[in-house]
Amino acid sequence: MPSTELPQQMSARRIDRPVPLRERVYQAMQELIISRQLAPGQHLVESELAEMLGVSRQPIREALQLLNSEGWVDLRPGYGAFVHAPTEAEVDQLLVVRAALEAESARLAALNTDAEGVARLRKLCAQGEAAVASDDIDGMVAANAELHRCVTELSANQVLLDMVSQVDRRVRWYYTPIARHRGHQSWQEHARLIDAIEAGDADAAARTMREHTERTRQSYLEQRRENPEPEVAPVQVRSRRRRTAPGV
Amino acid sequence: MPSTELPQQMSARRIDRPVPLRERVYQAMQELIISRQLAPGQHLVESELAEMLGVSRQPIREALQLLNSEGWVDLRPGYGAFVHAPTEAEVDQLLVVRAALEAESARLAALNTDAEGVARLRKLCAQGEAAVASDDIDGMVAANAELHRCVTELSANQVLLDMVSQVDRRVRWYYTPIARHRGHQSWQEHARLIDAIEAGDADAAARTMREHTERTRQSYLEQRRENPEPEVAPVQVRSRRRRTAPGV
DNA sequence: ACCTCGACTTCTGCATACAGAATACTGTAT
DNA sequence: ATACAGTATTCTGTATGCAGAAGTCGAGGT
Repeated sequence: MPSTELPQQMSARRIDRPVPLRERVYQAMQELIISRQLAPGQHLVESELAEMLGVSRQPIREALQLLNSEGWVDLRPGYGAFVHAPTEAEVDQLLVVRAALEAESARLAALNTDAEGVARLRKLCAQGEAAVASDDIDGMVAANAELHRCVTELSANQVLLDMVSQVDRRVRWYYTPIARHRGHQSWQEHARLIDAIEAGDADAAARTMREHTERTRQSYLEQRRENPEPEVAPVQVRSRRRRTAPGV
Repeated sequence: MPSTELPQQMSARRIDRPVPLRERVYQAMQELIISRQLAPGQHLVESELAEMLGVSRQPIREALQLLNSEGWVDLRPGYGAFVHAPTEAEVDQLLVVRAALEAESARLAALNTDAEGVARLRKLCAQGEAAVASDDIDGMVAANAELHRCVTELSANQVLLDMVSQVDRRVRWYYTPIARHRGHQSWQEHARLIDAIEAGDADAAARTMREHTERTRQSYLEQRRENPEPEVAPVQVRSRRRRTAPGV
């Protein structure tokens, strides 16, 4: 019996990975922020969060460090953590950055084009069209996110993928509340993008993606003008709010 | 006497800002990593670092969180922190991302062109040329970094600036040990870039910057082929190394 | 009524403590 | 000698403790 041989089903990947509390806290808090249950600007008191999530302050603090470095919360030394409140200018800047990164993704995807990937893209595109046809907003948003992610995956650039994922999550945080989609037109653009990727035409792919994200940005700006501040009732973490944010 | 009026010299900015230990630890460790005193792959033992820097494990852990999220160290749950060891592929991917971000910076800078900024660029360009003429490597590197930073500042996009700064620091970490510069040619490209920005020609600026960073990338790849692994003697943090990195 | 001052409370930042996992060490059998 | 097993040690993850800063509240003076 070959004892040092790796067992047959090595493919079963690390199932017993100990998921640290800080990670779960991080996830939980990010969701609370994205869903607006923790409102922008709100002061996050460590002990309250700890009590709420049933852990000590230590994992809370570590999660806050992460959330801070990714732009979800602001850490003001001596004053604590506050849910980041993006300014209009910042949102716009982020959308510009996203446009650039997504355009690069498209460019690389076109250079790395492969049949299997294109097939996945087409399938997602069809799903999106179907969602539009049946007026399924959630389906549209999901298909859109997946399609964009798929393009970035096809770029075969892990660094880019990580960065785009992060940026996209933030964009969706800003953008979601008014995310009634542009519908059919958007998916036509996607189709053209996929054509360019399939043809291996890097410049066309990059240009198409840039125009696409640029239109999304314009659509955001318009909707923002009509519907300035969506606002959702935040959860009161424990009691009344104390401690005001210090002058910035 | 107008008591509630802000005092005359309000411009004296927050001098008493309490710089948290974690920030200083973060800085210190980043420098140790960049200077290769902490070698890629090395296991970072919290208690050793704590002793070395004269603080408790808490600020160390918080700094490690930050360093992890920015790609300087890898945190393996249950195994601790290890200095990130970039693969060749990853370096290349990062250079690609940098090229895209810098090109976008140039594009925006051209759109926002202003005389004062262009003057600053020209001055830095002259400094770079002077450094080349006098064979001053450090001067060249410094002028180069400052010029690129200045371009990104001119883009008037804070989000982009933050992201590029981070990426650039990492690129420099990977790149520095073999950073004999391309000399005169590089600064000619800079000059053409500035011309494009001054003229407000966004496409030309983006294209020039992309070609420039692309050449830098090629130069990196070449040098890497000649001089595969530079290696610097790492500091032993306390005693002999223990704990091997777990299988990835 | 409003402002000011001072005691009290809350919160952050840092240090320390403790349990369990992971690693290294040591002795024994083959 | 090598392989193995069991023990000792180290290290991480989490919780708790503590000092000082920041914020709150109320009494007294104007």
